Amino acid sequence: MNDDKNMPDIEMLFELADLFKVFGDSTRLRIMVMISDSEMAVNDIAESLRMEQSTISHQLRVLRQNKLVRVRREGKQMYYSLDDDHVKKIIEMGMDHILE
Amino acid sequence: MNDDKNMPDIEMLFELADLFKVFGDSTRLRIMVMISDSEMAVNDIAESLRMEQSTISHQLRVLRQNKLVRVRREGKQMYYSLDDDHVKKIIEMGMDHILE
DNA sequence: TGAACATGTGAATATCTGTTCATATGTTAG
DNA sequence: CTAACATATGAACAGATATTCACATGTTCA
Repeated sequence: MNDDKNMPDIEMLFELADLFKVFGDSTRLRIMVMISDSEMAVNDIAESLRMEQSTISHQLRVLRQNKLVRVRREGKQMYYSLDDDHVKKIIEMGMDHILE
Repeated sequence: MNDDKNMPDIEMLFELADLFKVFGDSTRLRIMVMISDSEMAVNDIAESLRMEQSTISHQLRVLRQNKLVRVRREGKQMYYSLDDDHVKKIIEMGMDHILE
């Protein structure tokens, strides 16, 4: 009765799941929130979250690969910021659901 | 310089990550999309997705626990539907990001 | 160039998570 | 009550994933 017609391409749903997977980790989420107002360098993020620089770097890569953050080099430091207002909105939507 | 003040409670970010985690699985996402227009019984969902009834049932439990779906009993069958328009909106936001 | 600093990355590991199988629970019809 | 059906659930297993450690890469400055 109800098959896969009239609904988002199945491939797209896999992509979508992958996108949400990125949001589904608290470290990445904390990073995103942290850099949502102003860009930050890797070490500063690590210190703020009291986590290994390496951990942050790994997660920033994931965020980069998913085009959720922008990077800018300034001397030795890499400054990360949110790529998009979409990202903020997705997070806000999620908040709304929790706060209902 | 940048500490945890002025940003969402850290506890809330963990909750939020948990919420997105739920969206971050293609099976659950497919279920949600599938029941977004009209409620469906467990077996019908399983057949549509060509997956074990057990798998669907397990995932429906996750969706229930996160208050993303509603259930209604009719005889032997349990009819599931999306709980909220929030849910749809979160999915749409994600789509937007992918389609940009 | 070389030392000091900032970031990136591969390998290893421990934990988490989705699926399956087998079975339990719950409902209806006879 | 019993058989047949629909759904739920626990245990087990395989695959995915986050973190750490050790080190590589890249940049600045003296």
